[in-house]
Amino acid sequence: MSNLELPVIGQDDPAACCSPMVREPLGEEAAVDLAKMFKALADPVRLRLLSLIASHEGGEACVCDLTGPFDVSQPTISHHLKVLREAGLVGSERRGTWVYYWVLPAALARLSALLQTPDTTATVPSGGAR
Amino acid sequence: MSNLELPVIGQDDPAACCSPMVREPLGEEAAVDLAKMFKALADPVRLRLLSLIASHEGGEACVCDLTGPFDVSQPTISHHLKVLREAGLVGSERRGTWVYYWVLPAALARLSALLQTPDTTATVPSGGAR
DNA sequence: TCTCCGAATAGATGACTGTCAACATAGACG
DNA sequence: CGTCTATGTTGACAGTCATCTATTCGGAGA
Repeated sequence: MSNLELPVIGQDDPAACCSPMVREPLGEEAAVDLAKMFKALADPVRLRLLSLIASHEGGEACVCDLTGPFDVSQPTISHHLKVLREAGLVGSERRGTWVYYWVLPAALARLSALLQTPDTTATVPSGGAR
Repeated sequence: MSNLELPVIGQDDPAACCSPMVREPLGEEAAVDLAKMFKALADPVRLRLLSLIASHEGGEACVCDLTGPFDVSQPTISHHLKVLREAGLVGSERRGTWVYYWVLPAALARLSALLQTPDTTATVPSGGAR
């Protein structure tokens, strides 16, 4: 019957989070949800923040470590961290004077799996350039 | 004449494009470049468009196949396709009356690799200790 | 308690984005 | 050649975003 094979992914199916988008069309709700996460990544400062946090010693970094490498003000960094946090990409905790941030690997893994192509490991951009 | 036909992305370091961001901090230029691609993905309509194209029979789809499932007008679809094309995520070609779009797997693979976490792939060779 | 410092919030502003209606263009078919 | 259909482009408008300055909050230490 109709509930057998849904042509869309999304909904409450746990597999919805991990199936590559090249396999089957994305559902509307899933697309809205995923777009929020990609939107959080769609800023150079946030991308660098995320990689700075992830690659920092111990897998976490305090804000004081993050404001230095950027040309923007501290409130702006704080704002970007809030965006990353609300997108579910990082976690944070206050420990005494400083606030520490760390990456939530599951969220990155979900997006990574979504973008995976069947021939990721076999395909090289050859001649396709037009 | 450019003998080297490698589509260089970002810097001259080939590893800059494919190394997971959790390994080492992203450079500023690479972050700007990558943010453009994520920005192209940061819209529900474009995400669904991409998955529709990728999962379509033959790996490509004409615009006439893409305007149906959405509530937005055809010019808006055309606009989103242009964004995806300029981000280097899809290619397009006119064949008679219709224009066909297809996904460029290398671009998706690049982003997928960037988001990969050590936990995601249990195939971390030896560099786990940090 | 008072003061200092790290971090978050509030409000404002300029820039960008998504969307549509209207128009332009490219090819097919009589 | 003329017309119809399928796409792309332009211009305009509303909404959102990134960034700043000024202020507030939370904890540490004298």
